Amino acid sequence: MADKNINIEEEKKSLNFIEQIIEEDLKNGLNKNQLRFRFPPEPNGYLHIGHAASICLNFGLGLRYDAPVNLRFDDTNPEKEEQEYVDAIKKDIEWLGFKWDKELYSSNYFETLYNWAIKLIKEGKAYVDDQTSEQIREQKGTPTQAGINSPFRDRSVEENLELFEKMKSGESPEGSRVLRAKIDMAHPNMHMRDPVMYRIMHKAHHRTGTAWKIYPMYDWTHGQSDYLESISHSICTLEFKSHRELYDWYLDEIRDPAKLRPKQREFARRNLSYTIMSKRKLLKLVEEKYVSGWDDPRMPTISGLRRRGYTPESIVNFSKVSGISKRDNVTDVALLEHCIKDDLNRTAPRVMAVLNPLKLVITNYPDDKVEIIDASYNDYVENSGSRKVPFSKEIYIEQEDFREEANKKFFRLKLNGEVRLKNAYIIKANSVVKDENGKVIEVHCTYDEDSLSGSGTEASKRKVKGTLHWVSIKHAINAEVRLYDRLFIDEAPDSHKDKDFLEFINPNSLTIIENAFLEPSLKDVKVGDNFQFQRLGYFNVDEDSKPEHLVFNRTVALKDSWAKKENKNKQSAKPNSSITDIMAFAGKYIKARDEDVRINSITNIFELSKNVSFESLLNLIKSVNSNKEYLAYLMMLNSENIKTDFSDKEVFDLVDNFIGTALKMKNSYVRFQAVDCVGKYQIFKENHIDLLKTMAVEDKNTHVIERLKEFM
RNA sequence: UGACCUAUGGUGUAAUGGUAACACAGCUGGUUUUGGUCCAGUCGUUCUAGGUUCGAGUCCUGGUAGGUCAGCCA
Repeated sequence: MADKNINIEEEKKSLNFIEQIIEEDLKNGLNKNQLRFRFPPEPNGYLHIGHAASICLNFGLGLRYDAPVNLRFDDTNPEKEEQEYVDAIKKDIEWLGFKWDKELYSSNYFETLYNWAIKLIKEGKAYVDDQTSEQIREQKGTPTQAGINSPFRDRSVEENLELFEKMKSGESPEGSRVLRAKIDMAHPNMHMRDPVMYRIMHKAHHRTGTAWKIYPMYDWTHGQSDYLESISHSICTLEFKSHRELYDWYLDEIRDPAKLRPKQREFARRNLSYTIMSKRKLLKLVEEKYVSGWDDPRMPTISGLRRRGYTPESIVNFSKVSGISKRDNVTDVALLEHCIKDDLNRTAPRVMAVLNPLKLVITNYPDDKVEIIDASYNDYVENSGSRKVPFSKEIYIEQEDFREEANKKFFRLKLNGEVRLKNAYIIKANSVVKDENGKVIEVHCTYDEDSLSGSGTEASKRKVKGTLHWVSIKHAINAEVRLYDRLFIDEAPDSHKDKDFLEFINPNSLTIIENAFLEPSLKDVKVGDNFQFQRLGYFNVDEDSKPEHLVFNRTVALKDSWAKKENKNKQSAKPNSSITDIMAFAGKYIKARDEDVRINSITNIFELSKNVSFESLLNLIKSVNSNKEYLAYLMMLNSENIKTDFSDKEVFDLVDNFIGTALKMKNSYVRFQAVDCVGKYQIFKENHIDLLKTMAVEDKNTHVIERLKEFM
């Protein structure tokens, strides 16, 4: 009984803030069958993992409340929109497993929108403006400054009607006029300063052809489309928050009060670490051939993830565990990777493949003998089936799995050491054959004949610490294997105001292994099939794959505690593990609101600087790119514990440039440390003297000003 | 010098005025014919200062930090 209560309690999952709004509306009299949602992509690019958040939210709401969800293409700009994208978007949504109620297009409503525009003109609430876009921009003012009225603002209704007709008929050239709503040029919300409703474009539209010479703007289209479709909740991302006032204004002008009034609500777009989400930037990666296409397995697009081997379930689950909110976020890509590993761990068959082969000869195994071993696809899942794996005298193992000498932490094969071959025998390494460079090219072993896996003998039950995967050389089949790493080396490549995201491209994001060796059971795989290559990772069959030339993508590697441990040992051999700690303290410093925490952080950083050489600091400065890094490196320069030497011109320029940028940073702690640095090393004063003088008067931060006064 | 939005572990989200919770990542151990999986343990003054209240992560005020807004893009 108690257990049951706990279960019920667990079922009662907490609501996200959108669901709370809906529950509130329901409580206030909205009928449940009035609920209706929409997903409104613009067909000018491919869907990415950020869109998946919106898709899962909207379609998830539809599922939760048993309400219809429309797929509406927001196609009001014929310049950038294409059928190719419409098709790709539909495919992605279907692949994710969602079903839309109606497939609709904003362009379906062009006629209605036009008639409503006429109505607004007749009511004196819209006017034709003959000015250029530059003139309109100048009159618009700024966020802190009111705009001024257009000289065409008070044209007569008749004149407006006549000119709008000329716009529509094609008589007015492109860009010569626009239709604007007459609201308020002094409105604090920029979107309310007489927004453009229609522009002239003599372009063919992918749906309406050349029927229209004028096209409505987003704001004049979106809310009206929601209204026409009786959408109850129109959910979009946060940057549209300030559009909401206009959304509501337009709605009030055209709506029948008896009908449902759609409600726009906004949530924060989802960012993923080590990648970008901007459609424009993704397009650039495609067009400039940094990747092979929108579906390159390194792309954060749905099609890229699909090709990489991600399952729809894993992506939907990722959206679920990520949740939604209204704050800026960068979700760790490790969470996405966890979701696909979690799914594939349960479903992917385990097989053996050797990527970097090392020949291993079992000297006491008969030359021509072949044993066919029945190997389970998954030792830990019942009824997962099995396949036949041939075993013979000569096999390949992974180069990494053998060392001539190693300490006892190395569980793999070493000379005179024993290891289990997965599903087969226990072997012992006796000798090696080397090439002229001294590289091991062959390992000679003996096997324990009684130790065959699953044979039930005492010998087969012996515990040996390591187990290796392998393939029989004469039975192996070849394949190309593509290993992917993150596309960017920075956690948030497009968050740096002064640096282009392309600077952070990872030059080693793709490694191709032309000739990997697979067990023969993989001969007849189909495109898209997922496998675990035992001990290596999850792989799927790429669409480039053909029966005579198999191609696999590594979806994600298995967690590798051994590699991690080894790397750590290597790192700690160097004194520079202090850098990691310094970065942590710098992070704390920025986040801290408490002076004690800050003092503590900076004391620690100064102390840790003792372990850092000036050379390694210079290397770090070369690739500085975040507030935290600027702060840390400046503090290290200021610490007295690093022996600096700026006599080399190149070194001077590097640091001078670094300080110059830091002085202009938005973060006041960074500026303060930069100023402090100039105070300490006065040789950097000269190049920035004008800036420093300005800062001494008008810097926002009083500490910065005070410090400047000490030496200026 | 504007308006609006946001602030909870390293990261992402819960807690709907009443014991700060879950997941990921990290770290320590254990199990293991995958150094995988699994299991156990571990990591926080809820940005800050006031106020309201028996009680505040939550409400109010000020501050601080970050974000959004000046396309005839969406």
